[in-house]
Amino acid sequence: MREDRRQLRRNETVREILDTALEVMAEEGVAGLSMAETARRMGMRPPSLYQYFPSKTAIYDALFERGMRETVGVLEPYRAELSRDPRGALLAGQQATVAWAMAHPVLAQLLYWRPVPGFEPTPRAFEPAVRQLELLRAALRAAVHAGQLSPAGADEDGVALYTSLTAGVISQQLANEPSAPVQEGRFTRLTPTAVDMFFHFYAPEESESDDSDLRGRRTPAAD
Amino acid sequence: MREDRRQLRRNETVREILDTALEVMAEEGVAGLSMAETARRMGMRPPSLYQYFPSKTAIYDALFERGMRETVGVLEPYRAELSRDPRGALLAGQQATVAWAMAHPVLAQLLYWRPVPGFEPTPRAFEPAVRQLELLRAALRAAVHAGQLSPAGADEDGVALYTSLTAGVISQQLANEPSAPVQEGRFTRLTPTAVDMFFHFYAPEESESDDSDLRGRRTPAAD
DNA sequence: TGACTCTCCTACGACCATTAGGGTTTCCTA
DNA sequence: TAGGAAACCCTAATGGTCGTAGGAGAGTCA
Repeated sequence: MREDRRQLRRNETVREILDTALEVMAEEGVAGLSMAETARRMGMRPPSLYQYFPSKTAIYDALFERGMRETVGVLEPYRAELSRDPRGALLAGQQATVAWAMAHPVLAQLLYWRPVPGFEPTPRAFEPAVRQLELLRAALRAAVHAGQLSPAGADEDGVALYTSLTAGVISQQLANEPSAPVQEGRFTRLTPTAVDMFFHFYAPEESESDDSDLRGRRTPAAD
Repeated sequence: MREDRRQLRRNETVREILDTALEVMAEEGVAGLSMAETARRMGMRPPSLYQYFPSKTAIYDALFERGMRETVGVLEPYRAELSRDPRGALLAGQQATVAWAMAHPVLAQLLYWRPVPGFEPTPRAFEPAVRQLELLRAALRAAVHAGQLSPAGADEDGVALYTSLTAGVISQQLANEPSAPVQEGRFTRLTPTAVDMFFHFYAPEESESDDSDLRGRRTPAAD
């Protein structure tokens, strides 16, 4: 309990730096982050920031990790649902992910694009992304197990295709209509349709229950 | 024929500036373009560039327009095919687009992402994009007309979903595996699968010809 | 109280985009 | 062929950036 107080204060400052950096990026663009401006808003001189981060890249990395953690955290509530209705859980998770991305466009750009010249996330910052991918794979496998998806839907290609759908919807919305509400966005509102499309394509081989009315109005609790 | 010679030389220089800027961006990242570095590589002093472009943003805009023109031009060869086999033409066009994007990652990032803080394309630079969208819409309508696609596949949502597929595959590949060959890229190699998925989802209502073997090995001349 | 550490500072070097204004080359015209 | 204008490229300077070096003052411990 000796230097807890100092450490506490330090962590507090680190958090404040990241928050302020996010603010700056929200106004100036992701690649427009400025150490000087960040410091200025905190009532500091720019060099003082280097007590907390060795470089601007390190700030990007910390923000990347924070974004990854948040975006994985968003999926947490739907893990329970996985055992009962994997497809429903996947749709809910997808909508939550898209909604989070539109609510945090700066972090989303950092995660889904590669907008900053010198920056590539360190393995440490990337680790949550690996977990997220494993979570998705598990969810798809659960859907296979539940007879909602053909086995091919959970193999490497299926996973890649699913993530492409996610990235595509988010990318298009961010690039073309960044400030539209999720429900109204020309692309984000198609999230349930995209999930339908995926499940329709990877429908199980022999099935007499739900194979004919898939094109219709799915996604009951979507809007 | 008065100032043709001067004008010619001037256009030549403009082209050289854009080419050099592309080189710089390829090395330093899209947002890492530097007027000074560009000038240096041309054996010029930085201020001289302002004889040709009023600002760095103007260079981005010119490159955006060039990229748009190129990416639309890539589709030109497949317009003829549209009347015979719209679906085949769409697939071929999609593969050509993805291949172009991977061959020109810098321009692709400029088109599909929004990596440069102050920059948004002017309407003039954006005009080819409008034409491209109309071309896609026409192609999808042709597929509807040919009985390869349900009408819903060519309406606003269908078009948006299709572009999301394109953007998704390209984004994921650029962000995660930028230097992989198109045929091997974890995402780009799924281009035919993605098109299949789209057509499968928007399959025409009543059809006795090709509805059962869609999941199988489509895309004959793909790899 | 003395020593140590943490935090913030000023000063600096090297880069950047952009503007102002001057000299030289190139080309057209009289 | 000579004059003149336009095009082109330059130097110099402003005000911004990231990042380093090194010093001053405050908080914390023995």
